[in-house]
Amino acid sequence: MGKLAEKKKRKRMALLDAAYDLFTSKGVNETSISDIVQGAELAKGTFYLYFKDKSEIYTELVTQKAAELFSVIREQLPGDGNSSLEDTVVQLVDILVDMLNADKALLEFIAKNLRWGVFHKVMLEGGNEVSDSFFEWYTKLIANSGRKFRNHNLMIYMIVELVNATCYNVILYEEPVTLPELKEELAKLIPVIIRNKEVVDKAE
Amino acid sequence: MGKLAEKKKRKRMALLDAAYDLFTSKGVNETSISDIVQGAELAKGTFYLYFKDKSEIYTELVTQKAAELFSVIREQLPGDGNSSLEDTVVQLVDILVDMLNADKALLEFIAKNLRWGVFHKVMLEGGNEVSDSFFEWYTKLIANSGRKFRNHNLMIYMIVELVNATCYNVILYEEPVTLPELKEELAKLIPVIIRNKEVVDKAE
Amino acid sequence: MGKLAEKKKRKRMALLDAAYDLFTSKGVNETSISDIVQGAELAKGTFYLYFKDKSEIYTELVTQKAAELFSVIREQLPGDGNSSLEDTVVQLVDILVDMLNADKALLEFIAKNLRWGVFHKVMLEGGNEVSDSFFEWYTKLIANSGRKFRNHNLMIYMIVELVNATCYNVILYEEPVTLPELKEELAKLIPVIIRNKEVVDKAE
Amino acid sequence: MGKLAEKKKRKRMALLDAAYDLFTSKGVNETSISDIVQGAELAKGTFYLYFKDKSEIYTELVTQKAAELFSVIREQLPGDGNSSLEDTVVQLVDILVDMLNADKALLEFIAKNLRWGVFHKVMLEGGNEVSDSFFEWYTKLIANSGRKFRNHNLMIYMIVELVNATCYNVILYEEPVTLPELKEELAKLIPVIIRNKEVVDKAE
DNA sequence: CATGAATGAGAATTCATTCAT
DNA sequence: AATGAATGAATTCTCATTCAT
Repeated sequence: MGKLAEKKKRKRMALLDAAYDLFTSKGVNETSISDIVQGAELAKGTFYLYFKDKSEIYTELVTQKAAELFSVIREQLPGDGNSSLEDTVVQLVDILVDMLNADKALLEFIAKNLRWGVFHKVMLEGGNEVSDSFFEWYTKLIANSGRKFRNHNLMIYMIVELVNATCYNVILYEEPVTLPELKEELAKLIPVIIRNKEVVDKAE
Repeated sequence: MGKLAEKKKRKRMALLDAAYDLFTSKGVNETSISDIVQGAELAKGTFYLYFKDKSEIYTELVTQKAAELFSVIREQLPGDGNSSLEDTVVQLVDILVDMLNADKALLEFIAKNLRWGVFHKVMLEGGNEVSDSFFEWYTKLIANSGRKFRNHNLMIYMIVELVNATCYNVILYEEPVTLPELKEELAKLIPVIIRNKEVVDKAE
Repeated sequence: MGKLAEKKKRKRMALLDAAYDLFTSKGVNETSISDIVQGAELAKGTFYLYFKDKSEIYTELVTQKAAELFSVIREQLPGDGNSSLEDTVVQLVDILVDMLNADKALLEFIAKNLRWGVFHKVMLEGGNEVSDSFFEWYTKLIANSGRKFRNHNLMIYMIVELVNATCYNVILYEEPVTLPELKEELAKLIPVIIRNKEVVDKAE
Repeated sequence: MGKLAEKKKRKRMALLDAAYDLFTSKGVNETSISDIVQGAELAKGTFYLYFKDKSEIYTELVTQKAAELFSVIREQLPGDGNSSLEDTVVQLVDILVDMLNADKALLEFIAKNLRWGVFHKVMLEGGNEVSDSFFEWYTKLIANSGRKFRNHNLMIYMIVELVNATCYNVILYEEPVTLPELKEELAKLIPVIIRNKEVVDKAE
């Protein structure tokens, strides 16, 4: 709350913003520290007061952007307990894909970099408020469904990777199909993935 | 057959080999032209006799390695007409995953770069013997099944991206599941993807 | 006045000086940026802090040296209003030729590069103090003569090019005549050029 | 006349032609040996069978082109003995300027490089048929005029340099005057230069 | 004679990082 | 804390020249 602390935060943000703009427009490798500080309208040396090197600001950005994305998605998801687990996940994916379609720079940035390793770290391991609450939300979602699943992680892993991997080309190049076609396909596959993992009571 | 032509081919190969080793061990961006020619034991200028720049040798490598991979897979696939389409594709994926598991450098190289755009270009558009014959093989496979499908491309797209995206972490880090578990999951999902696209006779 | 600003000026000067020495001794094309920074005892990268490339430092040098030259000449010219226009210009040329004779590196540098385009830019278009005052001086000179001329520019153009073109070989190789002989010839021709352009009153 | 000798001559010519095209279009420094042999459709090594290096082919070209130019001019000059020396030289300059105006690549090449040193060498010292006959022609011209001159060389030197120096900018940029205006001016000055050098009999 | 593959020195330029102010 | 001038290693790419075929 101190003026100085706030000033520092603003500079940090300026650096992150400038870096994101440059990373998404020119590419990470083509962006130099010089470019970033210039974009942030700060002096070159100042960069090193906030980040160790380019990879540090990069990692922070991937994490931050992914967290932001899922935070927005959760807000948009209807929280009523009426939908089935399958419907909820399909809806989530629908919102996600629409958001990426609306912000192609974000798609490019996320899709290229959000391998499972990062996703896992951000979303499931927690460590910051956003991801902690995502993890909680996800756990509750499964619990509330009243159903049992083997290997939660594989379930979400397959879904995340499938969505991430398939929407990239479709959104950017409409290749090999259009986005509505892909969504339809995903809406069919996701329930299968979920049901595959369900532990069915023998009594049934 | 000329001695000179053979010498040239050998140098070209030396450059490609050196580049592949470096790309997979240090990463593409961390590899300089100097590194490559040093690895190939050639003079710096010689590189430019064979390739325009790093991106050219890189693209050629991705294409070549992908082509090699699929060429080997087809050889290993039993050609008997007894398996169903689903079984054949599942088998193919099985062999592919095993190969990537056995050659992690190749996995790293392929998985990072074999987005649909490249795959499509190499495998479906043809232009070189390997991909031409893969395309033929794939067309024949569908024809021989005696079944009809909407949107071949979406079918193979989903499968390729799903396999590519999911096996990366599993093979490299055994995360979030082991490879056998992933294979099992894929063996369940792939038939669903295929059947999703099948056009069923109304008579049925 | 700041220490830093002064330091920067000194480095800039060091680069210009080193470049001039090298350009005049080895030739422009044979001089590399490496040579220049080495001569200035600076690091290679420092060059690019002050100049975009070799052509920029080169252009600046031509401009600067030409401006310096004319600045010195004007100081040496007697400012009394007693000489005729012809005498003043002949005197100017005399001083100019003597200066070039005394500094052959300068002659070589100027003569090769001071085509009309550059001369015009430096001396007549202005943009820096030196050239502004030269232009003023030249305008005043004509005005004070009380005479009228068609096409000032052609007049000075012919004189500049004639002097520049003829003194090069004479000074450097004493070919095809000696310098005093050339001066005598110029002293005869210049008044003719001037009178050629004069507008004579019909009343005469 | 041998087939082989002729073949060699043709290759030599191809190199000279290619070099001239490149020198005038891209500039001498920007032209590499590679460019030249490529233009001549010969192998790289072949260049060195005909010329030591770039400067050798360059010098030969300047000489050759200047000789060609003057050879054409002499053909176009009316050989009748009726014109005065002044008129003949003015006419010569007129033809020369028109030729350079018609072939700007030639102007650029000649004007940039034909300092007195080269002109003298080509035109007055002789060494090849063309220049020998130019020298003869020039000597005869003066002899036939029946007049006597001090310092032939200074006379032609002043004229050559004046014309060369002044027509460059005028032809290429119409600056600072148009070509007809320059020609008019030269037609006035040249006779003055000639008469300046004439030795007048006291008896007259 | 002619070729053109190979060489490797050297040129221009960039950039992460340091450090005096 | 912040600045930005300075550094020099590293990179890409060019090119004259050689020499085996």
